[in-house]
Amino acid sequence: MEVKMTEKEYTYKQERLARYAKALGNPARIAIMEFLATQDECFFGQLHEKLPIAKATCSQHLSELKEAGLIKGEIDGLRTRYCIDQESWKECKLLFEEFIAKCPCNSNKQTDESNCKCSCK
Amino acid sequence: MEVKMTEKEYTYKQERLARYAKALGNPARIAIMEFLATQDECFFGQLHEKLPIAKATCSQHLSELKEAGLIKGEIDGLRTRYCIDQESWKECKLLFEEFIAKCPCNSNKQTDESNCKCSCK
DNA sequence: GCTTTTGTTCGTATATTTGCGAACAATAAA
DNA sequence: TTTATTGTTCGCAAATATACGAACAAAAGC
Repeated sequence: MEVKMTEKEYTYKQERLARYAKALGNPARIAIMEFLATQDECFFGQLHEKLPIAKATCSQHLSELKEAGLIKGEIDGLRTRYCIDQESWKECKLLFEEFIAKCPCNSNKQTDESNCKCSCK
Repeated sequence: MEVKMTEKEYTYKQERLARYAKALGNPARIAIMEFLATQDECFFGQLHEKLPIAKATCSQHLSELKEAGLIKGEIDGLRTRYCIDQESWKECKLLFEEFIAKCPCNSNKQTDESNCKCSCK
């Protein structure tokens, strides 16, 4: 008989958001996402041109983004075309927006911190 | 004489955003942030109670969030009070919002992908 | 003073990440 | 058919991340 020792676990959304955040947790991968977002078409070579890293490393970062679901790649002749994965990107954005909205400290009037529940000085 | 081999570098914002994303790239740290966002006061013990990890690990995650600037901690008698760091959190939100806005694929009408420049199928 | 409570730090183990050059496979071009 | 181009994979090294129990320090309570 198995007894569950604890109910403390992460929610699906927490796991998911953390996964996306992790995938974005490197400047090269941020740069890749930003570049992809501004391009009609994007081949590996163009991407690599923009980044201060070796081909192998670039390819690896692309793999990680792909594994996280944020981008897709397809081979086109000699080259590989990359693009943002719409479905996942939509989910990612949603999760981040929800997360951001959860924090009550949204005041952008800098002098008014009355919304903030935080009691630290 | 030093010669700069390449101008390809990451922008300050890319580095910054990646740093925040990395800090959020773990479900425990997401859970911590979410919990802090809903509490008036939050002591280590309460936080640890909610998480399926050992005290030492919890403390470590808190340190990482602190190092990334996302939270603050202050000792209060026997306990340690934690809270979200307003300034950094504000920057973090802004960077994420900017990043999200950069992607042209914002259509939430699912049938209309006309905004999307992506050419992958 | 001794004991308890609270949380951090230390030491350790294991896994993952980051990076590179070299080797490779697949396609296109000559 | 040989050669060049394009990008991935392999093998490796070094650094970071994740996790835990045990030891520890500081404050509070007895």
